[in-house]
Amino acid sequence: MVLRFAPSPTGPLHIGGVRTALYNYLLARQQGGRFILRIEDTDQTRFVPGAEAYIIQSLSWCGITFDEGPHVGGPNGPYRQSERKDIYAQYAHQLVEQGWAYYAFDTEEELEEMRQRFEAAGMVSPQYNSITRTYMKNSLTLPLQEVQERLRTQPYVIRFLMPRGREVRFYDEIRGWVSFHTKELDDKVLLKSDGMPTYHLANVVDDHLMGITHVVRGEEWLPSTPLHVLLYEGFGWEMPKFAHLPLILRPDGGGKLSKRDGDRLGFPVFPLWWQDPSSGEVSLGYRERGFLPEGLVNYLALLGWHPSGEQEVFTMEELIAAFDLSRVSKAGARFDYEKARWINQQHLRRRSVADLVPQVRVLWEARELPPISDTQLEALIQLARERASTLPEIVDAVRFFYAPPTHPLPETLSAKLHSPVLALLPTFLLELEQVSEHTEPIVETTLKGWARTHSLPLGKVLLTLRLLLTGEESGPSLYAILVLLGAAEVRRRLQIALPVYGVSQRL
RNA sequence: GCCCCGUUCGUCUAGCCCGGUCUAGGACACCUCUCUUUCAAGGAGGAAACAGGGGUUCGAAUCCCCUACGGGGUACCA
Repeated sequence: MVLRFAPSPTGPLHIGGVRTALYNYLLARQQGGRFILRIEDTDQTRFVPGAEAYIIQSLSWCGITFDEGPHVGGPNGPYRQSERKDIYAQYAHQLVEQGWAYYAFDTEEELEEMRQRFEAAGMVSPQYNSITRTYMKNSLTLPLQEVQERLRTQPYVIRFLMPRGREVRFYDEIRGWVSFHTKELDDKVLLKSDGMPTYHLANVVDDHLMGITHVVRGEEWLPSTPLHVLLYEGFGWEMPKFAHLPLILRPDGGGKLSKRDGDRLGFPVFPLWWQDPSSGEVSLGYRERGFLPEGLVNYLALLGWHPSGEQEVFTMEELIAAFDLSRVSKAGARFDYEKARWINQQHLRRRSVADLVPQVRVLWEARELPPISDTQLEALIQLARERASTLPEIVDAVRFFYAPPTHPLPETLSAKLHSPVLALLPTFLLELEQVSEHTEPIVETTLKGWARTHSLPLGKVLLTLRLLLTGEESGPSLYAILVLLGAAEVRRRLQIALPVYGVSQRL
């Protein structure tokens, strides 16, 4: 089994592309096959510098690796279509010789004129086909001598000669039998006037030359598959199996997911950070938004595919074992960021705390928070992880640690302070400082004991203390907060806070 | 317009190929209760769908047809 992922380097790879690559990868690894990266850069006008490197880095971050490709080499190279130009020209001419294609000399203006003429005559979207081609300048209509003259002196394209009156049937591994009639198809350009092939030619030639056995690609290719089938026939090559994946749709409204939807709805559509080279505009990716690669991969795997059981959280290894093309859905799938977050949360919990330390540290330092030891960071992560779906949320959840509140608190919060607790708090501080060992159980016992001796309701005690220390009314366990802050810091914060609320007793 | 593909809870989907076991299952989100100092997390429960219409059949979410709706394609873009 040989599979490939064949993106075009016209910009950053978006998550739809990541999913296509993932499904191909899963299949290749499951079957012990090979996985090839091929860069389809045949449109020179749309080339975006950096896009190829971005694609490789993104997939690598996701854990998707290739056996062959421009970055790793291999026996079937080169892996950039722009470097294979001569190969395609040779095959295109072969098709002409065998009567499957022809030369066309029409200029852009002539093409446009033809379209307008036929539109005026009532055709909705005129194509270059068995009817219109007879009115155009090509090797089918021009005398042989003129054709040879033009071939020598002017630019030309090679068009596929769409046969008449045929039904093209092919089996799609996801959709079953699909058929098209050739009368609906046009004479697609195979070789452009700049000598580069179009997608259709390059794709078929490369898939054959590279020994691709399964073509797994997006549904947008379904309508051009009959052309590809005919090309295989023209060349006399064995066809690969085809599987067309459902598209990823926008969370609301209609159409497929686009970068704009992400910007508008507040979620990333790219795996990694990307800066548009022409506009300079920066887009954050899933990595920057604090997703774990296995979280993104797991969610994407589930968008359009469903395992036979009810398991939803998968590692890459498990996905490789469970994936099955026949269980891929036919209908487009709406993107759901909430579910992606949930899946990521599941993976966040499966990681060991020690594993997360370096990643959280990066965020910690990026926010220019005070220096912190690994041990302390581990304790904070332990505490925050349960209430976070992404990495940055871990840092957010321990604000109390690095961002002392400013007093007085906003009215809505200060109203919740309990005066009797306020007044007696200095005595608790003394008790806390007497504690032999600062661990959660001991601190908890101390605080509860203190509340009992002073007949203070525990709920009020905890809320008041939490508000004074953190400025928030909810968050991690207050006992854990007390331990992490340490008696000295608790004293410091209370010394600042208490006087503000009228407790003047010296501390 | 035309061609192709599709259509089960708000969303991702199971079930459909091989009609009865489907009073349609799971998950996210939502609601309620529970645990808890709080917020999460956890536990328990709830609300929520076979697009519509015709067939075929003793029986249809499952098979057939039509309609509607959605998506894709219709470039010297991929």
